[in-house]
Amino acid sequence: MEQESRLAGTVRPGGRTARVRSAVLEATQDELVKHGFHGLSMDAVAARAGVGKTTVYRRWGSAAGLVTGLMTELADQSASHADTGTIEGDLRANAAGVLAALRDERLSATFQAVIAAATCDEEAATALRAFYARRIDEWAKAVDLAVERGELPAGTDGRELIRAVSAPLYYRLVVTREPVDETVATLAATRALAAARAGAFVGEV
Amino acid sequence: MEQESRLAGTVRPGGRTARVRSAVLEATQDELVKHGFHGLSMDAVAARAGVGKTTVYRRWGSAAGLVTGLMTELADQSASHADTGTIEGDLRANAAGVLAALRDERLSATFQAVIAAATCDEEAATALRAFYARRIDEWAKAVDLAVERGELPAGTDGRELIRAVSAPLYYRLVVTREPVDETVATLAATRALAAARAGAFVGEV
DNA sequence: CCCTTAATGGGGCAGAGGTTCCGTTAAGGT
DNA sequence: ACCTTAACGGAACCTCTGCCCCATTAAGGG
Repeated sequence: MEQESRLAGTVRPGGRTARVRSAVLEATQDELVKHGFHGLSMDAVAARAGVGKTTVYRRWGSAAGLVTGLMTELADQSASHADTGTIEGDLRANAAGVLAALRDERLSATFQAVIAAATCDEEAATALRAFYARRIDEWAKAVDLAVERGELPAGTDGRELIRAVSAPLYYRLVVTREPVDETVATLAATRALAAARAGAFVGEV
Repeated sequence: MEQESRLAGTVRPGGRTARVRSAVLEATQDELVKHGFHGLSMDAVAARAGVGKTTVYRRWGSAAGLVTGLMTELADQSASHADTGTIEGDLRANAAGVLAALRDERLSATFQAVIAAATCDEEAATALRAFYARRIDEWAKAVDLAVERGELPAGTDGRELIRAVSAPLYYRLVVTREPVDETVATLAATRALAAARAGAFVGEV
């Protein structure tokens, strides 16, 4: 009759519980930087966080659960879109933000871990989708404003344009594993914008 | 004095050895489709291939070694670029080829596994880089021909243009985990081409 | 300040997965 | 056809991860 006790950490989330949470997530990132997702063990995370491994298991369940937790946390911290006054400035700001994230070794390791986890864990995949859906929706607003200002053709698909700016950066990082630097970021923004001005992002579907 | 015995399978590669190799690689793909890279065990692969797990361990060494072997095999099978007569046709053919690969569940699982493996294994990362470097170089020739025909501005960076066509597809598959279909493929080619015609791929670096 | 109980942590067990040993099979040369 | 030995396969070994039991600690409400 009694419902299963809900997830640990939800009834008394203050003090110790909060400290354990941040210690574990920090430790997870450190381990990811060192060994990647494939080498992530609950044991090592618990030891590094100075926490009992029982606790890690109980609250996160698995390695995939840990990186899903990290991704969920990042989703809550995601910043709002830039508003530099021109769509070129905004897209460059977007590209620069992605670049900064991918160059930060802890963030980069986290993204790559979630990507790896998502290939075999549905919750991780859902967290990934949610993170990017939110981020893309947020930045698409900058495109909508540019359309209103008359900088871009009416009907330009903001979400697709934002995807087009990020895609080359992630493609290089994750797929071809080529270096990702300022030049790549700037060119990504420039090229996406050129296509948008040519009307290639009008006429969705 | 005697050099370490070189990798098993190189001295007598015919008959049994070749059969074992293909059985194991086939089994690896099957397992990847089912469980992803994180769930790939040498044990399960050996059992499915009908081979002793000692053999799998000796020849491939680890799960990362297995997927690296798969990627190397794919690199040797990569097809040459299309030549439809127009750059638009060639880029669409390229996008369609990528789409077909990403929609094939065994190929898709293999790519995603190598991507996951590359985050913590240098050999897998090298195999990935080699595969895409080869593929991109091959297809860049189609762009060079288009430039010669006068279809695209002189100085257009063929490798970058080819990357720009693939990037949105991989981005959706791997990063945002959104669906990848014919529309996405066609749009990727169209948009990259629009930017190229606007000269956004001229002036490398 | 005290009480209830959510949440943690140590210790320990079971089982999966990787590693090694050594006998058996068959590739490839003569 | 025969011989050498590369390569394979069965089975035991062993580490390490995942999971549970129960005593201990400290949130958070009164």
